[in-house]
Amino acid sequence: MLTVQAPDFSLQHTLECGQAFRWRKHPAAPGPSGEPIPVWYDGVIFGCAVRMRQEGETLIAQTLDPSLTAAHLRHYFALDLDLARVLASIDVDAQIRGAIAQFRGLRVLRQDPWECLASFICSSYNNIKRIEGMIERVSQAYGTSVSFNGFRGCTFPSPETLAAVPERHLRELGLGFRAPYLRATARLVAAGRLPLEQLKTTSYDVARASLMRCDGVGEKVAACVALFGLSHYEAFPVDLWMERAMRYYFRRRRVTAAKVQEFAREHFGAYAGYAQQYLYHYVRTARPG
DNA sequence: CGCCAGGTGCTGA
DNA sequence: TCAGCACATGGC
Repeated sequence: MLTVQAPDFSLQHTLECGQAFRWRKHPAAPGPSGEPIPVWYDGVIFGCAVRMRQEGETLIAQTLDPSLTAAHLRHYFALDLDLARVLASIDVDAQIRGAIAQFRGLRVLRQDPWECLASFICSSYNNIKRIEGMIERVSQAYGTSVSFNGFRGCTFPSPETLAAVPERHLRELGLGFRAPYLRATARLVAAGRLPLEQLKTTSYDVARASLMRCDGVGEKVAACVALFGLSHYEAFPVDLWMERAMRYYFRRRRVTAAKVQEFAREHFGAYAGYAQQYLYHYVRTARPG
């Protein structure tokens, strides 16, 4: 069992805000003799099956895999980040203030870039429930089995593995028109033509432009991968929900995606991506005024 | 049943 | 540059 100090952190908001698709929640429930069983989440990170829960300011991970360390968890959940300072920097208007008040402790994850890229290719013109199912089926079909106490999960398959999968097979897993996109991108990455790790240290503009060379990756998916997989915190993904949130700032003016990105960077600053994720979760769940 | 979904690529003005 | 359209599928 691993424990990590996690001040200013909400496991629930972090895992349920729609940035990751592979965590399975077990709701809190009364146990056999009426004692409360807390909520936990099963997932697969760094190739390890893991069961996560939070007790106060402590994050607790259970795993059978000794290769998973507290340092891995601190990195994945971005616990090294001074969240108070980040939130103070983006707390610049009434709407974002409402979102922060509601979801304080939400942190932008540092997901595996390849899994993140593949996942968000699957996300286009789709809903979260079905995206989760698609990623899960791809993992079960082509990943490696890992488990913890009755939780049987699978790693997400490597680009090399997916590059060799016929498009037809991906369609049979329900990927629809995204099947050829995922396959083509897997081939690009497997061939070393898209150095995802390197894009963590380039400028956001370089990362964004590189990602958009992939089939099925446009402005929005590139921003998601840059934010959730490459820690480019200025990235500001705009989907249908965010377009609604943006009406708060643009009212009736017609705006392009580039204009929104420019506005967000100027309005919220270097951590605009954090503002995006708080607002996204807010408009989807809290129904702001 | 019809509408919707963390969009993208292509086409034609 | 930019509106208009097709694209697969299942959740609700």
